[in-house]
Amino acid sequence: MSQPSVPVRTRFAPSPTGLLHVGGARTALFNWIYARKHAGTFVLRIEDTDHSRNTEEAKKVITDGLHWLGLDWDEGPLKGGSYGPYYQSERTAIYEEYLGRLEKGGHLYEDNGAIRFRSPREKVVLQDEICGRIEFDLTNPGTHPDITLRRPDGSWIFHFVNVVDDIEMKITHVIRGEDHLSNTPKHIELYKALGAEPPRFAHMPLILNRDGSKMSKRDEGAALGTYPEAGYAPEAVRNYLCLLGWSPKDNREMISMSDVIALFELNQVNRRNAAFDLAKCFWLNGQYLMQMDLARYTELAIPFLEKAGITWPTYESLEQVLAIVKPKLKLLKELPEWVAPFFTEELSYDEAAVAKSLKGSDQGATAASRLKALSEAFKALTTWDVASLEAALKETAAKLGAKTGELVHPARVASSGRSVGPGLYEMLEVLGKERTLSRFATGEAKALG
RNA sequence: GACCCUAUCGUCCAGUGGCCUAGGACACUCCCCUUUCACGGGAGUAACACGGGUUCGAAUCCCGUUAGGGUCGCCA
Repeated sequence: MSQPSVPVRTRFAPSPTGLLHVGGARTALFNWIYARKHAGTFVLRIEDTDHSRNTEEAKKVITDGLHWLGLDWDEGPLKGGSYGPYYQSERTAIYEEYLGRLEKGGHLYEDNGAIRFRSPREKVVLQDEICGRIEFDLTNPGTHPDITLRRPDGSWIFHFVNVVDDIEMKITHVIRGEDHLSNTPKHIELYKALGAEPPRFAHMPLILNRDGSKMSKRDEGAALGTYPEAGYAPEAVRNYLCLLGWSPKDNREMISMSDVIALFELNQVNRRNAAFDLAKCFWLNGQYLMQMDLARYTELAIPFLEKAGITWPTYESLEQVLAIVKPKLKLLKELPEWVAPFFTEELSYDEAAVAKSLKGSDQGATAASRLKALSEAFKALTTWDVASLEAALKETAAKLGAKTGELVHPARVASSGRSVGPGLYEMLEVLGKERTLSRFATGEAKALG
């Protein structure tokens, strides 16, 4: 790895549109990774030159999204820094000054009240960190018109303020989407006219839909804000995003951020557009959830349970339940229905499950008698744990000449109201003897009724 | 239309001239495990866009075609 001699400074410069696109999130992620790798600085700058709508809320979408992904910025909104302000709307004086410089250099002219930059009309060579060497021929004004810097009403155009801010904020590496690739030679002309050394550029491929079409805001998975509420763990989404256009090259799918930071190189980033595959993100989420330590899992779970109105007596009791439920689901959103049976006295029964496992088609009496036998066996237990529950159930099954499953299914439905759930013995252990027996009694009545 | 980028299984990646009858993962199908649902294990379907070169040898290099994407705003 070649260590840059100047301290690395990268930036993420979104405009507050009201949502953070996954493509933008990945751009932020790669900028963050690169800065962390080189012990550099990651700057967040809000490009709000042209927005009148709900900006506070829209800015919050960005900062919330980055926070959620764990991408902490070193300078920017809510944080400050010595190159601020970090909102373009507050940097007018700086832009005026830079415009003055261009004016003095004779680079500007007025066009119907707007201010334009007179291109030097040369060939511009870009040595892109990802795309390699690209030569642009800007000699023809017909195909490459002069860019506008400022509108007649005094507001600023993206190309100009973007370049000025990158100069002012001493950005060394501009890592952004490939949609800016064709704009880059114009930006380079601006740097030169301002007597500034252009930064290194790295243009990342875009993220498209599965069918190759452009991913618009409304496509599933496009807005980062939908992930937290759907029950994705930020570490899983972050991991998935790393794998979109980059690879650790050893066939790993799950990779820690510290490993990504250690292995990441800009010139290893793919040049090909990537299609977004929510199914893989979903799978990765399941992997993360399964392997996550209980404390972290509980932390992520609590908001979902609170939102569903579920309450629990103690943190320990909650952890007990989450521990047996944790290996089962892939989306935190599903948690309430799995957890509810443990923290409610009024069980809601799944009718289909009751019909199938308790009433059966013509074996209602059988299910009831089995539950009764099981209740008696359990009542006699002096220790209430997975091992003794399993032993007692199997013993009872043998006595009745029934298959294990023929006791398990009624027991499951009677104790939880559902046909799916954690392992039966784990579930009963956590439920406790008293509640188990009373639910069995209710189950018996239901089977007969 | 002009300019720019790209082109390996349906999808994400590996592959940087011989180790490739192309590897991993997701998804899908089947089997095993199993008290449900998951997990896990095993097997399978499935790709170098096409055409020319270069080379003893090409998925890998070059050219062309085709296809996809991007840019060409007084949007960012």
